[in-house]
Amino acid sequence: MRCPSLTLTSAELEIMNIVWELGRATVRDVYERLRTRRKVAYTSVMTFMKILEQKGYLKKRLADRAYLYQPARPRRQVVAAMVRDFVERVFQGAAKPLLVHLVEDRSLSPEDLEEIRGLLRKSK
Amino acid sequence: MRCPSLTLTSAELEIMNIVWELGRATVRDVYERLRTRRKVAYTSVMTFMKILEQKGYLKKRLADRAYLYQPARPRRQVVAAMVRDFVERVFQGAAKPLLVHLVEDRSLSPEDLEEIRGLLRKSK
DNA sequence: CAACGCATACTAATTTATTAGTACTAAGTA
DNA sequence: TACTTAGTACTAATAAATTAGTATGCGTTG
Repeated sequence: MRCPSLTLTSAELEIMNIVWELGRATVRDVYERLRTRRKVAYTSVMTFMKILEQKGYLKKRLADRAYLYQPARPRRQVVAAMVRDFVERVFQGAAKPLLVHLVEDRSLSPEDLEEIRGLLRKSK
Repeated sequence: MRCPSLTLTSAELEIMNIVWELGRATVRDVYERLRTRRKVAYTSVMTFMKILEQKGYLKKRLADRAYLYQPARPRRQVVAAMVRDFVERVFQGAAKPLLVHLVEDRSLSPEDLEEIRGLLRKSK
């Protein structure tokens, strides 16, 4: 039995990312997508999607013969929560060090940086 | 038996944060710190610190009667890896959306933002 | 209509993470 | 020296995450 954390685990997120991308998807759709990346059983995907439904991340409805799943919350919102969580765990709640990190870590292209500058000007 | 992931789990990170802060610490030091925040057994802390040593995050040496633990890698480096990992999992490797997120999410004070602007100017 | 394919429900194995107990040792102390 | 204290090693219980098997039902098709 699962006494789940409500937050997304890695494996769950992997699946949510696919569903968000597809908009809506059957277990098979997700399974096939996932399969291109790694070995996994159809029923495993099913299990995860059921859990995600229980956790309130997916909604399902019967369409034709199989369930069609849809995100129950926008990606944006869920990701926001994950970022907050991460910042809390890793930086003890201070977002700034993370940002500094990203800026200094040359994980960003010059174009990216330019765009961020624009955003910063606006968010005055 | 543990077949560990080499990356830090939440509980492990919690402890590493303390050790990084203290510079070096015995199990007791960490235990007492942790204890101010939540209930935990001394031996649990010990277990984690041993795991962290096995994973290569801590070094120990015998000092006086107890082991004195020290970070084996700088916080900076480890955090960098965690950020990369997070970006990979959540944003499929694209750092920009995360940054956008942080900027837009008003998790930053005006002073923070100003400082970031400065950084961005430099990292031309 | 029988066989097959595809779907789900239910169950369960395995691994990893988290937490802690117990036994034992050595140092200090009455 | 017997007792307490602080430490470790070894072991183990519990929880959560990950992965998958089996039974079963229902359309579709030969």
